[in-house]
Amino acid sequence: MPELPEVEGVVRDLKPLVEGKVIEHVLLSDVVHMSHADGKQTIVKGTDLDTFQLMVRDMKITKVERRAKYIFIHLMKNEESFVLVNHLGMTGAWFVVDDVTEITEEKFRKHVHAIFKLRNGQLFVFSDIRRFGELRFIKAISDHKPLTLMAPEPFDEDACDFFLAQCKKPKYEQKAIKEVIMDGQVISGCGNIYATESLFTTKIRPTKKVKSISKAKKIELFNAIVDVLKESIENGGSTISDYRSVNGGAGSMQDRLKMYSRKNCPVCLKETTSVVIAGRTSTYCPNCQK
DNA sequence: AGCACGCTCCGGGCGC
DNA sequence: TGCGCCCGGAGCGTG
Repeated sequence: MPELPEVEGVVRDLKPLVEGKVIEHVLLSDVVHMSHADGKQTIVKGTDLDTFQLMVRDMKITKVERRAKYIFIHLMKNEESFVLVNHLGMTGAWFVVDDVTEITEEKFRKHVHAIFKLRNGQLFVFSDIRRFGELRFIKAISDHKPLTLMAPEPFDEDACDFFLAQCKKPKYEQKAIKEVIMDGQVISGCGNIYATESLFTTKIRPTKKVKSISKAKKIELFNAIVDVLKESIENGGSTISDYRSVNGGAGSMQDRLKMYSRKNCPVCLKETTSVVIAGRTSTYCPNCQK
């Protein structure tokens, strides 16, 4: 499950491999073609496949950038700029190879859905086992509304104040804190893993209502989120189930997680509890988190 | 208009 | 071995 740190790792790996390269053309899998023929928008969103394939042709990749859990692949042709927006979904992964057979893990190799042939001969490959990922070709970020509604980057100066302001809105203050910190319009890039961790380190029960948490405690929580995201970036992200960095690379943050998918609390050793909040499994220590 | 809710996309992995 | 069910980011349609 790639969250901000994992996406950051992918972007750091991709930059030296694809920035400055030119896309000759893109090939899409039979599955993508069949799904689109069936009226679905599997992986390629917002345009039909012909348009997508036509538009990326001969585009130069000028810059690869992370924003929240999105990867923005900035493109340029004839002095005109565009953005290829990518989301890894649950199981998306990028590979830069000379041949698809270099993708050694079968489950990624057999779910290759987009192959961008680069002018240097290499293949820039998007694989996605569950097809929750996204490739969206747009002129500018402002052309896709959800992207304009995202909270600031958590490392930005104004991010904490933005979080506090959002918490005061009626629609958020009645909700469980965990649901709110995982909302991309409140904090960017915090998913289940890092929400679970930060709530544990600040001893807040994930079900606690936003309005019943003091401002000081909210700031403490925000800082804990920033800290755990940074720690994870430094450790290459958490490699859990289907997350891979570029070319199948792994991180080691999963070994440092204190609460996520734990059966016992590492502090008091009591059994942890799991509840479902907004459809997501939320693990906490009933003894340490109040 | 703005919000809440449910649905959808899917295959791997698990329990039985 | 095989079947059925569960899981989950995020956008979107509905009420």
